[in-house]
Amino acid sequence: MRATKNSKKRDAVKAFIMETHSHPTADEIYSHVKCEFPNVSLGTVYRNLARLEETGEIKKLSFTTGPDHYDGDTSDHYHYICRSCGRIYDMPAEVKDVIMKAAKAGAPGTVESHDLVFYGVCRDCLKSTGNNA
Amino acid sequence: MRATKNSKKRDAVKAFIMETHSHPTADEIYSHVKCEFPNVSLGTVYRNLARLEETGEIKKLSFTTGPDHYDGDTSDHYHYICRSCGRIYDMPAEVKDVIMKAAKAGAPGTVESHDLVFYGVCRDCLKSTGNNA
DNA sequence: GTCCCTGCAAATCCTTTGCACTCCT
DNA sequence: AGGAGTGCAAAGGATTTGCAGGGAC
Repeated sequence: MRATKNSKKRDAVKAFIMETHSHPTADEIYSHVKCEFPNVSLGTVYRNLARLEETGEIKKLSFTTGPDHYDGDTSDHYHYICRSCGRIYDMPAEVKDVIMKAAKAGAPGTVESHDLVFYGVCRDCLKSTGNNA
Repeated sequence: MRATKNSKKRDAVKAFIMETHSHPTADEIYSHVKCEFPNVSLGTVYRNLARLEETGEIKKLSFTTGPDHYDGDTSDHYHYICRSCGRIYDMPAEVKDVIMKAAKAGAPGTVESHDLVFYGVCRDCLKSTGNNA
């Protein structure tokens, strides 16, 4: 395992992901960290995100469209994506037990993790206009 | 809605996705269609994949790494990805009812669809070497 | 003939990487 | 000093797009 030195930039990246619940993209994280460290580079953000994901401190979320998002909440939970506004919401992990049981029955090998993603239109979007932007 | 004309290329793209169970990538589809139509272009494959997905004839699968895959089986089922060999397996949809019930309870809006993806190491890989390629 | 479909190549988007330099220990 | 961290910019992979020509109706 490679030695890890202190890094203000990495701390800033992690701090932002931890404090926000917005599941930011690399670019959003970059913009934010840039306020505190105007000379930070996007490459550094990506490198630190990769490192933080490796160590399990954050989770990377990939969807069918657009860039990856990052989540500082590594506890069991799922995600809901509004296909109108694109916002990502957290969903409780209630179904985890059932899913793992089903996995044991049907999986062609070991199951180490899984992702459950819901797609729909959130109440805010249904309420505000009734149409999809 | 735009009119749709007959297209040999699109038929070939669709036929291949329908007949294979390998969840091919755009590039794999391109390679295959190129056998029958040597002058087909990758852009055309992507355009036709997008069209077929729009009409619901096929499904696009995105994962945390690598290119998108396409699935001709649009029935309810989930996917298992071996993180050793990268193969994608189908998993039965047994848990769908539970998931939809949980979704109704916890979702911040309507739920129109969802994706459940499992990650692990398949038996083939566990068996053959015990290590990850 | 009209409009869709296609080939080609350039462009775009997102992400990774090489290299030289800086900072931490 | 020595190696990890960084900025910058170029490279990279995947996908999309503009445009002109070809094909279906």
